[in-house]
Amino acid sequence: MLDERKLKVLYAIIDSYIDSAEPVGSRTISKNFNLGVSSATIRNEMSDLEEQGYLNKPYSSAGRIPSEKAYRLYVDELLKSQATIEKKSKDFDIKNMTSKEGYDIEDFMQNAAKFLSVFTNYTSIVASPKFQDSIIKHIQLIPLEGLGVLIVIVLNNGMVKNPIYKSTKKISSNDLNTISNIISEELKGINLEELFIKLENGYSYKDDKKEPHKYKELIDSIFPIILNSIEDLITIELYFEGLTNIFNFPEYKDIEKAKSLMSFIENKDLILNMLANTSSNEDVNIIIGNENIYSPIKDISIITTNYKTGDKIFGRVGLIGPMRMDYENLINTLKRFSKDINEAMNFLFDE
Amino acid sequence: MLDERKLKVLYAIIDSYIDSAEPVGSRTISKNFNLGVSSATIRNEMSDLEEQGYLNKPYSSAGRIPSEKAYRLYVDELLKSQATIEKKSKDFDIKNMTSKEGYDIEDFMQNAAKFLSVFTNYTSIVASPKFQDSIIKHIQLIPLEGLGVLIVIVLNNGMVKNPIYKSTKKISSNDLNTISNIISEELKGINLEELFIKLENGYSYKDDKKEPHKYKELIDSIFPIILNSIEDLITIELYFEGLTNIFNFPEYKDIEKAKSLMSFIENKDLILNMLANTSSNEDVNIIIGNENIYSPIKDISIITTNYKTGDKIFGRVGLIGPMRMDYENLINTLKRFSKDINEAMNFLFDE
DNA sequence: TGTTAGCAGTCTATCCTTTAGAGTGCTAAC
DNA sequence: GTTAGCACTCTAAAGGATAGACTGCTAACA
Repeated sequence: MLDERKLKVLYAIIDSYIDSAEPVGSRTISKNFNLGVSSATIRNEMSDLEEQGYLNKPYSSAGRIPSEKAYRLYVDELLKSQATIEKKSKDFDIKNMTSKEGYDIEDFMQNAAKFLSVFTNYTSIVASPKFQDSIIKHIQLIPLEGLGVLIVIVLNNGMVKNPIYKSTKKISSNDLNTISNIISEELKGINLEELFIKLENGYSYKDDKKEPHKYKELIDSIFPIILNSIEDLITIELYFEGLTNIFNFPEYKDIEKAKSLMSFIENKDLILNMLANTSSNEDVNIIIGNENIYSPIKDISIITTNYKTGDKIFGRVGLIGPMRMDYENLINTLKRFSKDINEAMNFLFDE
Repeated sequence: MLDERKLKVLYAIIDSYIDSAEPVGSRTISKNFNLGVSSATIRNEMSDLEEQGYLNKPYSSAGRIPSEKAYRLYVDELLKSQATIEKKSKDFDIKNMTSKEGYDIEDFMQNAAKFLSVFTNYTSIVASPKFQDSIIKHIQLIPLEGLGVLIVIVLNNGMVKNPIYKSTKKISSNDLNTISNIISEELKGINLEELFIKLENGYSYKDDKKEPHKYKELIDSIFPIILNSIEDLITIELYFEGLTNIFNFPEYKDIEKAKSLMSFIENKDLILNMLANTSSNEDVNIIIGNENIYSPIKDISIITTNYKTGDKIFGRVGLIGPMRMDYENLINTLKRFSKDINEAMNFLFDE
């Protein structure tokens, strides 16, 4: 589709633009890249590339800016070339940076995101793991000092929730144990998504015996609390680190642009939507500009990778920035990061 | 110190400036506030006020801007007048907005902060509760599917931590129960701060019997994990909500100023320091500008209130913004908020 | 036919100048 | 003690001129 020279010109423009954030002129290319042709020739090529939708001009006598289409071509090329992975990535050690025994997955990932943002100077995002396929392994009620009862909900992957139930009268330790066992038996083994639907539909406890069960009322009033916790667990949360890095990009030196990007980032639903609408099978996934997706903000890209424990529960972690991202570096960094993070998670959280 | 008319002029200027963010001139005051004197008289008063350090001029022919000293006077006056509390505060219902049964304190406070930031259009900050006075009520080891062991650490106030211990060989449920009891007994009743010191100094388990205890090694390897969790619990964390609200203030329309404020806010240690260096006994506490405190940023104020469960564990929640804060409104809002939040917390978390 | 030098034309960003307006401080009168 | 009025100060905004970074085109060249 594009002959080799056109590709070289295009990539040169993209590299320049990623570096400088300024529209790139034909002379810049002929001086800085050794293409063996004059600026006039490059001008002609650029004109063709513009016609084919790979380049844009902010105004008639300005240099060219790569289009979404150009970045897509460029990025796909980068993703294809396996060689990149070893090429540029500096060394880092996720395990040392982030893992202190005793963290839960979310703490761990938040630290990893912090690390990623400091390391790359971009803003990092983490979508919390989705636990909808997990199952409850154990439920334990523990008496607090007053009327409170601590409900410990343990998932098969070690994730835990600890809601508190406020009882109306003191319940004995023994009773709580019995109830723990009953509830555990009732809810064990069902995956959270199904369990959520079940409880949401007002599921209530029915004992075998055809007479009123002495704990039934209590158990039924604990179910909604467990429902809340499950809702938490199957709801994806989004965290950010390094928001101020946004200000490092010249495209956001205009306060209005910075503001709208920040608002966009704070609007977690939109970003979750963008992430959800993208195939997540790849090693590293890149959303460029408004590709396929409605977003109130143009000109941003998101590059993500998956993290998982075992191979079921996973979330996503990545970086957000202007469309003019340093894709080459970030792809390498994220590939490396992805490998390290999954090793660390398997070590820390999987069984 | 200041006669009544001077005070009136000063407050008029402060009110104007809080409202407009523009230097205030004598004519503005004489037109908008019914002081019964001409602008020339006000000019004279303003000149005096400047001499006494209550007002500043950005340049010779501009209007006046209130100084730190002026805000302090104004704010102290507001804090003294009890009447303010009922005057302006709109209605809100923290309990409905934030409490879903099953939240833990930190989730709850994060929601409360979100609410506060949306309600006021300022950026809210929450310092997590300090648990150094809490004691461990119960420790329970729960087996996971593989070699993992979930450690449930329950504090007397219902706060829970759930670190995971990766064991080298499978431990039976019964053994875990025995160990749970031993560890519980060992650590129960000591407040976290002391416990932290104890464990940090390499405390290890010594059984009464003068022979090697069969669980000693295991227990000693679990202590450091508990230590990590305790460290988490006595470390104060800081959260923010509504960062983009910063952009609503005209003083931060300059990108450099916005950037430096954001960096400052992201630098949690500095803010924690500011909060720590302030007496926190008052209902509502206000730090104006650089009062008493080193900070790389001038011209910001922080207004906070305490939250607590029972009367021991507490953290702080508040709002951060330009020195030109809407103190009157915010004081009212925070007083009200403080009342509501503590009621809600007592209901949800205290026993 | 593809490449190149060179030049006219385009558009912006920047710098300088001018101007309007907001505000002070002083003076003289009440 | 208060006030009107005026000269003076300073900024922020608007307008105008200029430099410079490009492109696109044409004509010459290999």
